[in-house]
Amino acid sequence: MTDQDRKRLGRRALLLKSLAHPSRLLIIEMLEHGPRCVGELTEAVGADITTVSKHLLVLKRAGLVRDTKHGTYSEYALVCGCVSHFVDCIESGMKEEAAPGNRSKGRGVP
Amino acid sequence: MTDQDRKRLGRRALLLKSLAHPSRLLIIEMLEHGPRCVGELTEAVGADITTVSKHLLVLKRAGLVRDTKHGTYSEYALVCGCVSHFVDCIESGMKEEAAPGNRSKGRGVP
DNA sequence: CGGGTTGTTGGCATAAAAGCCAACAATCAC
DNA sequence: GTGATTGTTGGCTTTTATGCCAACAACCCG
Repeated sequence: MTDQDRKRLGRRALLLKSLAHPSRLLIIEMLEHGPRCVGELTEAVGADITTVSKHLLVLKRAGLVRDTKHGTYSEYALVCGCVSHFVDCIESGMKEEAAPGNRSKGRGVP
Repeated sequence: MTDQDRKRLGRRALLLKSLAHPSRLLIIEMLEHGPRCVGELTEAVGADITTVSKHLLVLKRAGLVRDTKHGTYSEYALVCGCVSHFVDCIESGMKEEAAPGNRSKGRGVP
């Protein structure tokens, strides 16, 4: 494995980790319907606003959302509308039968 | 948010969490080329074999891989060949510009 | 049987994530 | 200005994840 591979895998793991929390997934789904302020998201998530604010920071650092200030309000929006789509794909993919290709490639044992 | 939503989001978070580790992503990528035994995966990951065995357990519990015993060897294979594909999608999606739809739906502030 | 190989499991130490409170900053409304 | 609203940040505790070692189980081979 090259050093570049290690970097690439690290980047992907970070991206996936930022999505891997129920509250953050809910936030993403809400933002798919349009921008929301922290208060609205907090009400939906049902946690402390400081907790939600930190979830939003995680998503921002991952490059998934962007924030804009409007007075005292912070408006958060998706950077790219395709995030939940891919999660849908992964999950629906899991319902399929085993990939046929994986049995025709020989055994994984010496 | 309904109780069913909570369940769905929890399930998805669990799935994403199981992918959100560099070593596990590497394992997934290797398995896309066909089944592998634990020893091969361990060599590629470059960690202790017990660590890799536990990573594989995480992936198995998430329903992403399946194992078959061949004598002393354990052969692991992807349950569905489409996993890395979606990770690719997410990452390439991030490189796009902001989703245009998210600015035409009004402001997220009251 | 006896020794070697291949994995798995339990246990433990360290590291990271999550969530709440308190305090603060920035803005608005009067 | 005063006070209220909206978020963010620091700090702290609790929970969870990670990774190695030791021990074990299962199998193979001579």
